[in-house]
Amino acid sequence: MQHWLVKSEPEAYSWANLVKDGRTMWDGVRNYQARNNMQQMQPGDLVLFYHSVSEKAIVGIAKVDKPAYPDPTAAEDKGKWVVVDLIPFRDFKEPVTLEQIKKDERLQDIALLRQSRLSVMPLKPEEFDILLAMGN
DNA sequence: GCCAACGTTGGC
DNA sequence: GCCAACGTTGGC
Repeated sequence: MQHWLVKSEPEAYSWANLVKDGRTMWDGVRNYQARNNMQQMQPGDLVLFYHSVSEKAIVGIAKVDKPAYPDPTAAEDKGKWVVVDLIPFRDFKEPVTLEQIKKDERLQDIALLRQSRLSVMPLKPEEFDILLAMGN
């Protein structure tokens, strides 16, 4: 099983929205690196849910429920972009802030810090475990 | 609100 | 194929 982190501006689509919806199609990704990551996702993979811009914190854990399939919202270039289906798995008891992540020397290599614009990124199992422990 | 980083587009 | 211009993301 692989581990991931996705970013969303809470004003656009928040963790609370996902909890309420029970499932969402993670659409609209238009970046090749992010897409390539989504294509690697398998059902059951756990995905940390990060609120960017206004909150800058990881707030919950989602689970991949359906592997990559063509993005129906891609008007042009049909078949070029993909989505996955995500379902909420559980809340973080405490949000893990970007500030906390920056302070932890074990987390200096994660793409969230090194590549601030990437919206879908892999996490090493140990990084995932560290973040999980910080949020609970 | 500003700006750095980065990706894309289009003229040459 | 290069690079300037432009648009977007996201931290500060």
